[in-house]
Amino acid sequence: MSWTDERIATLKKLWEGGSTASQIAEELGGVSRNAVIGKAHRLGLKSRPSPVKANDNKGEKKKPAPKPVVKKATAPKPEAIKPPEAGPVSAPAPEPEQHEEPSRPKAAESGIPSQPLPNPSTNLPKIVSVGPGGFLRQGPGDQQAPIPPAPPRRLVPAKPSADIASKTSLLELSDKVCRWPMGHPGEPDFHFCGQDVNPGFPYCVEHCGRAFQAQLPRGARRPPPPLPFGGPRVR
DNA sequence: CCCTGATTCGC
DNA sequence: GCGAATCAGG
Repeated sequence: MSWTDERIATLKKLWEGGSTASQIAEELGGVSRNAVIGKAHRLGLKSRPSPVKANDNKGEKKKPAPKPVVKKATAPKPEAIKPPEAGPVSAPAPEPEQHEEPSRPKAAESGIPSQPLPNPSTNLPKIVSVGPGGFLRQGPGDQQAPIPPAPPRRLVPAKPSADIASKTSLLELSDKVCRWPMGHPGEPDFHFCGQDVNPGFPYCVEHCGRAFQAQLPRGARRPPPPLPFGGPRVR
């Protein structure tokens, strides 16, 4: 695969849109995560929260070691022979470690306190009783946070096994129905749009707009596609 | 372990 | 210019 203008545009869009390199690589197809990252850097667009970049030395510290990584089977790697140097006359005695904290009171910090502290404000019992089915009844004013917030970082098969009987399958394609693919090939619910085609085109009116917009002049492109589009493939 | 992005360097 | 290999933090 080569980096065509289209693919580069997609890369930029997704990269700046916050997609991970892996997701972009899958969306583009035919390229690895490394390829995406490498290309992104070559394009100048870098940055973005990197797990290994949080280092920000304010006052000069350490890290003057550039690290001359030389892997590959290029050099036979002579492996320097360590001269015996000075004999074992007087080995520098290891600094005796000073244990600043020889002992630590663990009673108050570990596990369940033997005696519940009578906290006036949060002393309400959390579990009033156990209802049928095993669910825990809660007292008023002790409701838990409604919904677990965090949305999944990676998109998952979202559609377990919906009824695809009504979806347009590959065998049902004809000159009269929109051939726009919905989802990704290989996924259980992969199907085609199936709407009436825009006469003269293989797609319906709506998807003609999607299918041919990429052909518009550079400046005239519209950026509508509501990401995450169909979502990355999940394998 | 998994994930992430950054970097290097042979091609 | 490309990207696998590698590094390194979360």
